[in-house]
Amino acid sequence: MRVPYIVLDTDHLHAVVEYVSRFGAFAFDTETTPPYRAVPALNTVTWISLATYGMAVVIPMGHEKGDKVIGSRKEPYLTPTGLTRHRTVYEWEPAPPQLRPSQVFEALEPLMFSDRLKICRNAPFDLGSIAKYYDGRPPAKPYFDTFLNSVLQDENRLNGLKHRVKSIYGHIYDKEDVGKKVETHCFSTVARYAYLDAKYTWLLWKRERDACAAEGLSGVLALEHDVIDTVLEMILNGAPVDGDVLADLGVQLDERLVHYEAEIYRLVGRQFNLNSSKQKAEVFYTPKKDGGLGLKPAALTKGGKKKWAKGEELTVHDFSTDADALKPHSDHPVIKLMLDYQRDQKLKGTYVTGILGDPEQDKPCLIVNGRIHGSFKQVGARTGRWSSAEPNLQNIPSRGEEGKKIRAAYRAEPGYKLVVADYGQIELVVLAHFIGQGALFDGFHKGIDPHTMTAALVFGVSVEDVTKEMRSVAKGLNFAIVYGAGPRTVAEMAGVRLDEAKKHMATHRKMFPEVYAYKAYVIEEARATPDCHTRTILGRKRRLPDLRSRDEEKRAAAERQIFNAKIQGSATGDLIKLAMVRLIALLPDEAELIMTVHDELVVHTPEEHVPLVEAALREAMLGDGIQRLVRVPLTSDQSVVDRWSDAK
DNA sequence: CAATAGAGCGCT
DNA sequence: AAAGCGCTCTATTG
Repeated sequence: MRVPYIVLDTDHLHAVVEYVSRFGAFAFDTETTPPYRAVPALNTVTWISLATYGMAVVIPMGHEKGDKVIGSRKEPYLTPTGLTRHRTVYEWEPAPPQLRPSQVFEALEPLMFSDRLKICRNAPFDLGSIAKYYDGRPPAKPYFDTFLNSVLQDENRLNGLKHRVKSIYGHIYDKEDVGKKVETHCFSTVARYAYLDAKYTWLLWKRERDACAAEGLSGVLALEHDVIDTVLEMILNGAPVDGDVLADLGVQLDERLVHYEAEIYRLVGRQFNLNSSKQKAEVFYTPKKDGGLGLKPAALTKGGKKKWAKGEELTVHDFSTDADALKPHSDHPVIKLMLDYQRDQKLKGTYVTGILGDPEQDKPCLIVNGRIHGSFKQVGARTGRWSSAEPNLQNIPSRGEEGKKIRAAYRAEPGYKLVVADYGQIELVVLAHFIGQGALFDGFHKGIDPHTMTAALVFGVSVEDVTKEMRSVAKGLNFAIVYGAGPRTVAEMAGVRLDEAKKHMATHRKMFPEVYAYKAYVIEEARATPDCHTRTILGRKRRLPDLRSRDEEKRAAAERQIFNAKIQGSATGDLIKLAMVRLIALLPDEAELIMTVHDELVVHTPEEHVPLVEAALREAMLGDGIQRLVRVPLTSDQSVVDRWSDAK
């Protein structure tokens, strides 16, 4: 039977293209298969669906599984425990003959490279995935991303297509998560699913395209749409990594881990799982007379705190074994070894095995052709910050001897350099900008480091007489402002006693009254709006209904969050994104933007273009078009390095 | 057996 | 009473 919405031949395909080309906008969606299904640079597109006024179709291009089972057999397999079991394997009829990707993408080229509006949900994924069929060129602008549009309207809800469709139309159309593994589902199921994805993307565009404008969010939406180009740059380029460096480090870490493990077992007198916080707590906190080390617990776990608040009985398992809790006992030989073990285990598991993969654990290697194609999510954080995953390139170690060795594996290819640029104190700059006066503001205008400035006022000395210790306290105090930290955190950070921290915080409040007044103002202003929101420098909204919670703890948390969101969202949400959009326009073709780490940008470039790239970064990050938004001078640090670890 | 929660930890 | 993330490992739950 011919299903009119499934395109299986060239006549139908050309009729579809002809129809779509009558209009100025269309939606499309892709379904992809392994290897690297979730990586646009590497995956294979096996379905593309299109929707426009009065029409939606789906085009399969190599889906194998048909609709009917035509046989079955029993197949033996080994369980992880080494037992042989049998499972039933079904044989499916083949799917109907389909068009080849080359035919489909050739026919779609006039649409994809026209000035028609391309509407997607998660545009970077779809645009990036089909770029490989056009010599690496993503479809041409303009784009509209209904996911960005949804998130900007409400960052607190679930914004996946399924969730929005269910909430708006009451239609639940994907109970099985078909898109997660299309090749395992039968032909008709995927056809229907892919068709509905495009159709609903189209309908949501029609329904909600103007919703952002109604909330004063057009500017941010336009910025986020421009940012799509920068996402495509990063995810398609990938970050160059030397897998051999990681492999060597892995061997070294393994040797040490084996040593720590043996020593700990010997000293404790028995074996236990060193990765289990439950077992560690038993060993460390059980009294000596009962066979434990009898250490005095320093802190509770999150769950332990809850139990304590409810007045429930605590067990050893409610006491934390994290590094902070163990530190006071670091003179104990077992704890000393344990801290080393925990550190190296983290590095090995997350940053060596996690990247190189492990066939035994069925983990893939993330380095392909010398590059890691992570996924960057432009609205990954509710503040508007970027997030990064698979792998997370924003938490590659930077401190410590071993950590630096890991970061050293991220390096320029031969004949190339990394140009690394980061904003100086961007969050405090933004804070001073918003306040528009006071010591911090004046200090920035005089080119004085904000922590030094704070120290001078809090300790009553001149800027020249600020010591390292004073600056460290001041750093903690500034940290406390932006994050809403309390005296305990400040004391911990600055390495001073609790009463001293309290005293310094009181002095800070006296010397920087405008900071506290501003903070209170932001919170009250937000609380007075119907949806309890504040706005960032470019107008992005952060809504925190808990500002009106009767629960004091929740309310206080919301107050910290909303103030932090205004600062964090402006600095590492809005400004870095604007700088990235500006940068893309200025970079020479041969240079590649490969990463952003909140206030830092990393560009990979042929050596001969280094001066050009440095100038482009300066102009993008500090030039008039961005500086005029901020009443405080912006600054940046730039390094030209071979290895990422060498950037200052 | 797979999915989820909790602890813990890497980064800005 | 420390903001925002994502990943790994264990232990528990369905």
